Amino acid sequence: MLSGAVLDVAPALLGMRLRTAFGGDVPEVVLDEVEAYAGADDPASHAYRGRTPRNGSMFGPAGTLYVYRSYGLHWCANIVTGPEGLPHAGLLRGGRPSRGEGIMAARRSRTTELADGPGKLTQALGIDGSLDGTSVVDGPVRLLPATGERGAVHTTVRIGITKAADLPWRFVARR
DNA sequence: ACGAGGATGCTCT
DNA sequence: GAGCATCCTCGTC
Repeated sequence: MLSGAVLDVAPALLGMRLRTAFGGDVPEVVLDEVEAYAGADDPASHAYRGRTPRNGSMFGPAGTLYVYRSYGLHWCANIVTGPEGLPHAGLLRGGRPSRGEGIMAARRSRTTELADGPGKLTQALGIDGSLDGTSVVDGPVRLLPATGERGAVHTTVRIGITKAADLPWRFVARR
């Protein structure tokens, strides 16, 4: 379910839940925006030019979390789609709060727009660089099956990149 | 509603 | 030393 071609797995993440559990708080979002990044085949990927100290976790097995710092301030999280050695991953760009809104609002210092962006999602869930390389199958950040119906999946170009900016590899299920 | 600009730090050339 | 897989605030219309 988690492993497979990144262009299949990335949209399949929509509707699934992402949950963290530290310090008694258990915030959770339903993923509604994901982008695909295809390693050496994708000029926009952090792994386009091979393995570096930063992107090493992308070479792990499917279900590995790749967390990096963005613009010096924010954290962004990806789920690796594998197989091991192939640095393909889905960037988690947004989710709808489904549990633990209180702690998310506290972390975000606001009550709306809690997780509708890649940096907002990690901030709301408390995901930072210390979780890079952990597993979403049995680690502190868990990917759980979808519960309800998922809306139609909309496909667009990816956001905020300059290279390979024409590829329609962004998937949204937001109403 | 929309756009401009600033904050901020790490990675790789 | 340039270039970011971003977010927020404040200005204008």
